[in-house]
Parts: sequence; C-alpha cells; structure tokens
Amino acid sequence: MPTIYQVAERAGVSLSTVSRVLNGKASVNKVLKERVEKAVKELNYRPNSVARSLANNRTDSVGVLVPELNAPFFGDLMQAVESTLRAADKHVIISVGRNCLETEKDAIEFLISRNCDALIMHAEALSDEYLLELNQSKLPVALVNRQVEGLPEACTSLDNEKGGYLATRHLLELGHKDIAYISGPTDKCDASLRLEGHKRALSEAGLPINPQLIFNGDYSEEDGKIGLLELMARDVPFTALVCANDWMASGAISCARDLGMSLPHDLSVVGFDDVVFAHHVFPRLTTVSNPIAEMAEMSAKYILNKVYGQANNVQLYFEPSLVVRESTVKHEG
Amino acid sequence: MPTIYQVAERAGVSLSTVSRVLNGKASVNKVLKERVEKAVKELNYRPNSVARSLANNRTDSVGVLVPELNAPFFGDLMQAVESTLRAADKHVIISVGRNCLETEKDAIEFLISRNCDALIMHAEALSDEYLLELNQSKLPVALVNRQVEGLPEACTSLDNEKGGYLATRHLLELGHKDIAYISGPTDKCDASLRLEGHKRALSEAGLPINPQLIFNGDYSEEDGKIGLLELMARDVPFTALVCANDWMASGAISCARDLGMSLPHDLSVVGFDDVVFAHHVFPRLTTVSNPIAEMAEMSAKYILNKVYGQANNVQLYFEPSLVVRESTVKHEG
DNA sequence: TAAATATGAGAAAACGCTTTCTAATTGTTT
DNA sequence: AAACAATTAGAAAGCGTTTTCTCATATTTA
Repeated sequence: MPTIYQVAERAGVSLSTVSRVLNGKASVNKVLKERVEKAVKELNYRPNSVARSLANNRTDSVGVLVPELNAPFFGDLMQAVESTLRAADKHVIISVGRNCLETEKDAIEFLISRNCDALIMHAEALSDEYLLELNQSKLPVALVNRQVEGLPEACTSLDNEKGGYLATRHLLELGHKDIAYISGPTDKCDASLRLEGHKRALSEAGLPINPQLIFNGDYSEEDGKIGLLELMARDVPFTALVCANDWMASGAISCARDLGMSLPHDLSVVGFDDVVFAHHVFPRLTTVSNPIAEMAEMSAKYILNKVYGQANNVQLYFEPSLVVRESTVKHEG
Repeated sequence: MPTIYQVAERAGVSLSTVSRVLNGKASVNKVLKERVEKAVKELNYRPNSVARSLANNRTDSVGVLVPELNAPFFGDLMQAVESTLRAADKHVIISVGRNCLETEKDAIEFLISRNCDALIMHAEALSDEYLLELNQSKLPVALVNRQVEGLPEACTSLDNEKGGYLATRHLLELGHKDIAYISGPTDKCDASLRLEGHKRALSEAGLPINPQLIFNGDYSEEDGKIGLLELMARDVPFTALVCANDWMASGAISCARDLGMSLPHDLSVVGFDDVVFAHHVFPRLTTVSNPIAEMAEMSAKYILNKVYGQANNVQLYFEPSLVVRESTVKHEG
C-alpha cells in the first residue's frame, strides 16, 4: 500500500501539498495539483482511513443499535440507514440490543469504544435520562421511532395514537360494534398510544370501553394466539379484533383458523406495522402502515446534518395510514 | 478522554508499561501492574481503538456484504455473523450489494477503504476469479452459501441438490406423479442444483422429466405467480408444485387461491429455505430448511480462526432437511 | 521602485497507541 | 564473590494522516 509520502515523492512535492489536493481545502498551484493527481493515479493511492481518523478525530462511522436483525421491521430500518449513510461515504457499525437493558448498554459501550461519530438507535429498554446524558456528554444520538423528552430534534416518531384510532374506526365503519383489542406491552409508549387511539375511536362512536375485550400481549406471535384464546374464553362476544402489531395479528389469525373459524367472515382482524409478511398471511392482512424506512432515513439525515455538516430537510413526525386488504369485511346484521 | 500518558503519569510508570499491562503480552512487576490498574480505573481510561489500529495495522472490524438487509434470509445471516463476531469483540461493518456486479464491487471497495481485517460475504454477482484474487492480494474472505473453486476452506455451503431431491421425493411419497417445478435463475448454481435434485428424484422413481412442467423464475414472489399461471396455461396437468424458494412458493400459493383453487387439496406446494414467514402463509408451507444462520456462524468462526488466531471447529458443508407442514397432502386417486 | 499584502508550499508537530531497542536490576552458576 | 544470564522497565521510533506555523515568492499599492 502506497502512503502519502510516496505520492509526494513521486510528484516532487511535500506531503502537505498532497494532503491539500486530496482534501481540497486549501488552494494549490494548478501544475502541482496535476502532478499530484497523476502520482495518485499511477500509484493507485488510497488514503488510509485509520490514520486519517486519528489525525481528524472522526471515524466517519455511525453506530446503529437495533433490537434484532432477523425481523422484517428492523431489516427495513437497517436498509434505509445503510443506504442513506453509505451515499455520504459513512459506514455503519451494527450492534444488537435484544430489547434488554443490559445488552443495550453493552452495545452502546461497544459502539463508543469503536469511536463512532454518532449513534442511531431503536432502543426500547434504555431510559430517557440515559439517552439524554449520552447525547450531551459523549456523542450525538438519533432515536428512531421514539420520542424522548429533551431531545426534540433528534427523534423521529409515528403518531401511534392516530394509528390505533384508524384501525378501530375502519372496523366501526364496516359496522362492527364489538371490537376486541390485543395490545402490546403497555409500558411501551407506542403500545399504550395505540390503545389510546382505539379507545378514542370507540368513544367517538358512542360505544363503551369494555376491559373484558382488551388483552395485554407482548407483541409476539405467540401472544396473538394466547390473546385470542383468552378473549374468547371470557365469553364476551366480538366480531372484530385489532392487534397492536402484525405478528400478533398473524398469530391470532392462524389460531382462529385452527379453531375452525372462517376468516374474514367470522372475525375481521386488523394489524399494525404493515411488515413484509402482512400480505403473506391469509386472508391478506388489513393493517396500519408504519413508515419505518422513512423514519430511519430521516434519522440518518439528521445525523448527516448534525455531525457531518450536511443540510438535508428532515421530517421528524410521521402519520400512519390504513392499508385495507382482505382480513376485514362488513359486519352483517 | 484520558490517554495512555495520563494513566502512566498517574501510576508513576512509563507508557510502555501501561501498554504492557493493558495487553498482557509481557510480564510486569506485580506492584506496578496494580498501580496501573488502579490508575486505569480512577481515570476511567479506555484505549483509543483508532490509535491502536494505526499502530497495529488491524482494525478488529470485519466487513459483511449481503444482497439486501430487509429480507428474512439475510436478516438471519447478519444476526448470526454479528453475534459471533461481537462475542470476540470484533465489529461488523455492513454493506449492501443488491445482487448487482457493479454494486457488489463498489461495496467491496468501500469495505477495503475502511480497512476491514476480513470480509464475509453472500455475493452472487462476483466471479470466482475476482474472489480468488481478492483473497490472495488484499484480505481474507469467507463465502457464505457458495462454493468457489480454489477456496475450499473459505466457503460454507448447502447441499442444494439434496434439497431439491428431498422436496420432490416427499411429493412422490405422497403419491404425486405429476409434479411441476418453478426454478430459480439457472445461472446461479444453487438454483440449478436444486433443479438437478428434483430431476434425480423423478428419475429414481422411474418418471419422465417433462420440460413443460418446468418454469424458470427469478426467485421473486412475482415470478411464483407468473410461473404458476404459465405452467397452467401449458395444459399439462399437475397435482403438486416444487418452488425453488419460499418467496415463489408464497406467490404461487396466493395466485392459486385467487384462481379459486382450494389448497392444499387441489395443489400441494413445497418451498425452499424455510424463511420466517413460511409458517405465516396459508396453508403453512412445507419447505426445505436452509441452515443459513449456522452457515453464517461458521463463516464468522472461520474468519476468527484465520485472522484472529482462534481455534474454533468449523463445519463447511451443510445438509438440508425437509420441514413438513400443511401445504402438502396425499394425492388421492 | 520600494514597501505592504496575498498566496502557496514546505517543515514539523500532533493524534494515541505498539513495539523494538537499550539499559538496569535481579537472580543463577561456578 | 565474580561473571553471566534472565527478567523487567523506560526511551524512542514508528504507524499515515491533518494542520499549524513559518517562510519564500508573487502581487498589489503608494
């Protein structure tokens, strides 16, 4: 590997001059500049990014923390972040947090020890305070799909309340009056907001909120199944079901079918997130779109602005929309 | 951020000594060692990984190239690589190749410019020669799910031929005699091997190979649909269908249902890969498992051995197995 | 034309480590 | 007890850049 010295020697200039033409920050005599460029080509010189980082105190790398990698939702997130950052010649260091406080902290320590210039994360276990402190003391952070108090411009988020509202209103418009709800873990704000939206839709329609029709799940497919079984065991009839994410919707649907129900006729189901498999489930799932890829892209652009001096427009707040497929039908009667 | 100098000063030793206790390579007087460790704690010192890399000429980072990130198959791969490498304190730099020669080359250039110590890739467009040269001249590579001539120990792969064979034999055992096949792109060796396996199963059963029952797709969901339509248009009856991956199987299944067929009764379908959504499709998909996560883990371990002096056992060759679910049933009659 | 200012290029320090080389101290052998 | 070997610590060079500082040359102004 040739170094900047060999380039300088070959071009007959000092290494400072080479550095200057490479970085284009200071003006260099045209003749010398051309000689340097020629030498760079001939030697096939590529600057050593490690040495550059040491001198610069920046690594051009951004740490990304996600709960897991083998899930469609986070795949979309990663894809968007990678391509946005890559286009700016930054690289992405990934790290997995498993939705667990310890692991998330570890992962962040790991990324810090790797001298990332910034962090983009979809972190669920970490407290607001921790994130605030991190952002102030160590390095800039961007949060995807989460609001944290005190970091208004660093957070992209979705109007989850509206999402829950849209899901339920859709069912109401189809004539359903008895609507069950399988929630995500209510200590997570997205889950509780979705539930809020559901309740608001019911209230607006003048319908009561029956706690017997609400089950708290953990967002897993398994809990979709368990939730449906539990709701049915309570013996309060319902003709439609809203699930706080697509995984639980899928679990509930296959459970319903195993129970001998005919879908969507016997039960209309709405999901949330519109992940890639939503149209693989049968009947194809009516769901609420979650623009995770766009949110992730905006988080990346925010970092590009904040840390690398770019000037992209960034949108922080996103609206969900309803995607009507075949898992919901008019209530007859 | 404290540097090694401040630690040395505080401990009253030279920075060489600090370095030695940190790296544990040379022996250091017990008293001094303790003083250094105390100073490290008190200052909360963390070595600067960039400076270390510059002195060391290694970055403890491994580049990973995948065609895409928002697909379950590659999510599994990434997850396995990340956790294996992370456990060894190496970090993963990701890069996306889009299955396109230009992009894959770009991605590799990008990773090289980032001074990765090694590359792990699922590359489909790059030629064997290119990979060989890369491995010899620049940096060690590991190939996931691909055989390349001349790099026997660097490749993990699956017995695709056997996978195709298993899929078709399963249908034969269920009494099917007229079995259609939707292949992947036959210029990719995994696709052509799967097809070989299919043919061998037919031959062993004494059945003819009818080219009218074979359609060449491109592994996309869309082509599963197109393939089924085309096969049916050819007017050669069949009661079962093998698809060279789960995406095409899913496309074919939903197309069949749209055509008014009742599955699995009217058509048994087998997929390939057993990706996460295979059990979301209805009927739940019978498919051939592809141990991509294990292959990826082994590729990571190979790199750990080769580049970082570890001594893991690595398995390079994997056997697929059949996962029977509900999309295949006995042929009646 | 002389003095003052701009411009461009080289020398050298700095970034924070690892590692080789040298010197000093300790322990071993006869 | 003297000579030698082994062990351990410090000094300093090196990794490949960026950037500040300095100086020489070119340009402008009076």
